[in-house]
Amino acid sequence: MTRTMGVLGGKWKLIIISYLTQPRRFGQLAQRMSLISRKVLTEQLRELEEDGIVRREAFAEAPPRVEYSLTEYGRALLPILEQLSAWHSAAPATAAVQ
Amino acid sequence: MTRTMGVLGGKWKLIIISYLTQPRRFGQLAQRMSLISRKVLTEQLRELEEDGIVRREAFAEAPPRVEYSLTEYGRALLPILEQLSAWHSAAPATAAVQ
DNA sequence: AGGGATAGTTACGCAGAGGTAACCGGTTTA
DNA sequence: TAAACCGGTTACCTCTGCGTAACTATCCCT
Repeated sequence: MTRTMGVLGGKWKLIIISYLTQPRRFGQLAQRMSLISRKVLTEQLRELEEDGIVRREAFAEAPPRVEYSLTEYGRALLPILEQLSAWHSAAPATAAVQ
Repeated sequence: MTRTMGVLGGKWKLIIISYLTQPRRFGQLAQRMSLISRKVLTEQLRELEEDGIVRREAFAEAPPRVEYSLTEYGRALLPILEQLSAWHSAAPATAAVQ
């Protein structure tokens, strides 16, 4: 568990992953997650890539195009994240009020 | 997803929850998670309590006894955490090498 | 009377996570 | 010729998460 948190620890990582249900360009990600700065978005994507969760594909075009997608391993996280979301939206009233 | 991260964001919270498969006293938790300071442990437990995930029961004894346990809502997280652990231990070789 | 056990709280300080703003390089478009 | 597009990178600064250490209250035991 502690190690799992090491890989998914950044407060943005699970959010980034949940946006990668399909391949997306860097600009698309930055636009949809306007709360995260470009710098941090780049950093987290690099780390996810190192951990084998995300695949980065750069096309030698102009203007540049870079697509991010989930690896097999990363895709395996999606159903778990859905369960997490479902869990959270099922919060009992006493907690939801807070 | 963003909100879910708000609730489970602290890097210790999921770890704390995974230790609460059964009711535990504060001292037990502090002992098992020696890497987390007592101060932060208290803070995170309070937040988990506010979010309806953890129940805190203080006994009017001396020396004081306080037991923490998961609510129904919190207990529903356990199977999901197990899946997360399983996912991580199934990391492909390319990622595991890093 | 003094010490130990439990479950904290408080004050203080630091490191690192994250934000902001400016800049870059190659190519197309006006 | 200049500007726009895209995907960054870099320097700098701020803020917050977390750690350490000291302190507290209550009761029991010696």
